[in-house]
Amino acid sequence: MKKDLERELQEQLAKLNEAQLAPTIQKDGPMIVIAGAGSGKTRVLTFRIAYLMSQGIDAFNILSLTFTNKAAKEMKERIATIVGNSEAKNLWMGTFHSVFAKILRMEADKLGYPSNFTIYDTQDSDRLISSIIREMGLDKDLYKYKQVRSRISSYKNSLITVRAYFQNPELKEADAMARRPRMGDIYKEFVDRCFKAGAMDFDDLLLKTNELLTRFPEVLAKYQNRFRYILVDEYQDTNHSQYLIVRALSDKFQNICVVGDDAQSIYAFRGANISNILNFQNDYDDVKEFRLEQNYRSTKNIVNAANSIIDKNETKLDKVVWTANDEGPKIKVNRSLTDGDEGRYVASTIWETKMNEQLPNSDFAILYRTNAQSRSIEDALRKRDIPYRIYGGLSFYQRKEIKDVLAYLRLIINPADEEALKRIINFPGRGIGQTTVDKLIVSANGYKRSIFEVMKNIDKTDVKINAGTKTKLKNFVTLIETFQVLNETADVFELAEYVTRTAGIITEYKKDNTPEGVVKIENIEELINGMKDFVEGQKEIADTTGNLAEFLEDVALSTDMDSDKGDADHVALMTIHLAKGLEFQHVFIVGLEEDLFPSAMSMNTRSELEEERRLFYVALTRAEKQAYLTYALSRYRWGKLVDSEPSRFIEEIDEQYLDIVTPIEERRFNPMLDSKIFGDVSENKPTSSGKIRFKPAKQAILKKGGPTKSSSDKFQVTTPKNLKPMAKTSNDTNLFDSKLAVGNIVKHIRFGTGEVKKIEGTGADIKAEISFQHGGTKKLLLRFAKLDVIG
DNA sequence: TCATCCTCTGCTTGG
DNA sequence: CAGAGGATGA
Repeated sequence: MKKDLERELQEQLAKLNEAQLAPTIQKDGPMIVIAGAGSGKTRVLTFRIAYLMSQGIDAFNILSLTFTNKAAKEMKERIATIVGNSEAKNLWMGTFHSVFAKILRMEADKLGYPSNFTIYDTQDSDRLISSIIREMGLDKDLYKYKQVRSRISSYKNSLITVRAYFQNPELKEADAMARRPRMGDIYKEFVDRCFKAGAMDFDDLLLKTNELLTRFPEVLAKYQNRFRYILVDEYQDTNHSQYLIVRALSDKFQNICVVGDDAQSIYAFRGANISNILNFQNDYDDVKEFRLEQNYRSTKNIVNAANSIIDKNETKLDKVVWTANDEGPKIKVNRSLTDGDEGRYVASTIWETKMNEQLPNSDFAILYRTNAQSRSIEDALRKRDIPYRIYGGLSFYQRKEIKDVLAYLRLIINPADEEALKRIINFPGRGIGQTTVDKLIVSANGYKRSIFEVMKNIDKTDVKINAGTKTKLKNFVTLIETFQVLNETADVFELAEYVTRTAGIITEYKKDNTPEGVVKIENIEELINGMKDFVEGQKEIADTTGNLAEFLEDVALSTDMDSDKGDADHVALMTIHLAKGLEFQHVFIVGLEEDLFPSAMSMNTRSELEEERRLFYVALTRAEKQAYLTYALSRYRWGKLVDSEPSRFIEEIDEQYLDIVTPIEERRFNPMLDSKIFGDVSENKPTSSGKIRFKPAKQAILKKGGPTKSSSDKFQVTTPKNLKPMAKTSNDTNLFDSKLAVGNIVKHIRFGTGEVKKIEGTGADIKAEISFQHGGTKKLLLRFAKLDVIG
């Protein structure tokens, strides 16, 4: 057995290059691996764990912290192929949040928490904070719940407890200066209420772990002895709270291996501290440092272009990422007129590339800065029947109907869970309104009990509620108690099925015959089916019981990336943040516009801008073979069409790696329309006042447009004077009519010849329905369609 | 006191 | 555009 392991491992290790092998077989002591993008750090981590096990280290003594649960699962599977399934199973692997949530459940009583504590998601926290602000009678315009939440979050991530807060005059001062003098009081109330509700938010999972390890030396010793070897992936994205946990746990044996890339640190907004990786050497004695600088993923063009961007950052470690791969094609830069046009460019490029190179959909990814950008891309992909999947965004478990069902389940195992209770006490409607709930909250706070307890003992309290409402409350309590009894014997699946039927959730949604209502019922069914899978999955794993608490924890900590339904071949759509660690042959980075990427909210300081730049670096280095950068000259934001300028990041790339594609759409334009649009953008009017620009990026980019006439030329030559002032509002219908009429025979660059059947819409939205000889009838926006009238 | 309709405000990024 | 909160009617 042992022999096999060694032979297998030797075979695998032989595949590593020298730089990768060194850290892989560095068994003891503190070490850091600075791993450039695509340099094979996952392999190093995976094989290092296998190596440790081959050296006789018990899997139980290895803790590996990854960035997503999916990454953990994949690594575990890979290790299992080397060391065998039964051994690999004992490894502690997962995200900080999921690993320490499990530990906290085991040790919860020490901190005064129930072991089946609830994990509040962001929405729960937001609602609780809003509710506290309202209860305290504070001005909700001054105390915006999201700002308050992020402030509290940053306290927690810096280990500033409520007590520490009040002991620190500077913090109080800072909040008072920000015209939020009651910040500390809100913080205190929030923490108290969470505690009373038996709930932890995401930050608490780390904060409470720290509390556990500091307050209880015997607990610390236990886990120090347990986790003799600790590996941390994506170390550049750890925050202070995580940093302290790692330090504490590794303090005794100092067998700590951190892997990361400072150039890919993109989570400062949630407290990640890039100095954790920059200063690792100072934290331990005798740190061995390794560097992986050879990129195996991308072409020379991509690697070099990425380097040329990251060079612009001041804060970074010296590191030269290089590749022996082919030169590869240049990065294509495409300008579109609108976001819709951008989507069509992406979709048609994918379509053509797929055809020409016979590639599966999964070779393509479309990355964007914000989730809201997915819509225009989706529309275009759908029109071309390109299968896609959106990662992130509103995840399944965040849908209202799902959260409602989950709230019932949460309340069953933890009746103190205030947010779950408020969610469902009147859903489906049972005549218990806001006023009643408010009274209950006041009373619960007064008695220092949970709302549910107050409801249970409503007759013994002094709550002023009329008899009718009291009966309704009692009925609700009885309902939940019935479920609790059932939970003793039934599994999650049976329970959920019973609850959704008995509580009237299904009936409630059945009333709603709209398509949305039908979808909601389908979602609930999917949830319940998922529970069945969960129950069966858990039965196979001996050490877990498949109970409700575990299911809810899985749900609370699962991300969209974890639940890859595997199967279908699709194009991936996601934010750049989610794309970290992934790779694709063809990568489209869309929406490269000032104020969008870099985000308008992240360019006020140098460090914010540097993080945006690192984000761009991450995006670009996802591409193996071909990268595309796209931007639009105008885009719908907040339902309004807004002008935009090309992102400074395009300009920052050394031009030799770029292939500036001037879209055919623009060259072939009806000259009148063409001038109209270019007239609009080439006017150098300030898009948003007072914004500091490094350079007038637009000018340079347009010039790069190459041999086609510059936009201002076109403007000069062809624009009738009277069109200029109208450029913004485009109500000028006849502008388009003059060129095209029903019955015209037209030629489309891709669809071929066809006859115009109908013209509809006004202004810039004029569409023509054209029946093509091959390829059926299509509706095309005249603004974009490449049509030549031939008859 | 509840439900509904309507207006208002805010879109980074995520575990 | 969409969710939350306020005003209004039952």
